Amino acid sequence: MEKLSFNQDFFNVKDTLSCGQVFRFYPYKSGYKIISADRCAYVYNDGGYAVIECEKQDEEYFSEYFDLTRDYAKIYSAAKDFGGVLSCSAEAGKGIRILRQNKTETLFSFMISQNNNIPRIKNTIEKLCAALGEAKEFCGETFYGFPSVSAMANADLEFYKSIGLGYRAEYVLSLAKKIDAGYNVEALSDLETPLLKRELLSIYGVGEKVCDCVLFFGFGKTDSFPVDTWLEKVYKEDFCGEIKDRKKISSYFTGLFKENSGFFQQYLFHYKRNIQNKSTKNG
DNA sequence: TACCAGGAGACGC
DNA sequence: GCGTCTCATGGT
Repeated sequence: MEKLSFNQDFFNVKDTLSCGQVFRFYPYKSGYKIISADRCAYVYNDGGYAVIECEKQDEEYFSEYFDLTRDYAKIYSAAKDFGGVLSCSAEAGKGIRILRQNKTETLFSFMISQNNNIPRIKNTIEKLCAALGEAKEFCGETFYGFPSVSAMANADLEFYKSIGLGYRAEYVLSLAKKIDAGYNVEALSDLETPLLKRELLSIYGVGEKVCDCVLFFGFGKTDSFPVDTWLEKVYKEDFCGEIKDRKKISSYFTGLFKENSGFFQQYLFHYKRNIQNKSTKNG
């Protein structure tokens, strides 16, 4: 087992995992176990450090996964410069990092996430992996890797309904069959953002919101700004906006935040959902 | 363009 | 318990 330690100023494990960008993580000891594709790591904050424990052969994978080479101090200070709610959000979510996730897994995960709540998304994805993924072991416990596309393509619609996907079942099966038939998601990285966006939008079950999430969390396009119910609230309540079309709200924010759009979106999502939302209800 | 079905667990009351 | 909401999309 390898142990990687980093200064925790810009690496808060809990905030990074709970800002809505990833679904396969579970409380474990004093931190979390996180599963990505078919690998697992134990991550926690301790004594001023963020620590990643993983198998030796996964060290490079998780270093990239946790985006360790990016300068988050720069992003943080850019957010602070905007003042207002963005400044508060950045302060509260200073330790949020954007994970560089597997593109195919991200595409399926966010397709499942649509009009859904996070606890349920986590449950459904877990059932999917337990049923079709490969069993592996980490720290003496079994975990399941994200299923292969062929395993997913060979499952039927009834299976997807049975794990609680609801109407999303058809989208997921359709995508699995498409990829299994030769559609290469990984190869799309070469496309420029506008072309890539148009390509992803052509997938059955992928609309603006899911597309923006996949662009950012899977393909690392930092100039995308996913607008969900929480960001719509931020827009209305904190930016006094009057536009109702989420696509236009997204354009408004990308116009304002440019290359930092995605990062700022995460600060704002985290703040609205995990902090402001709770404090207003407690007094 | 505006509405509505799909769907079920979480959450507030 | 019971109604509302949830990181929406596709179809009409």
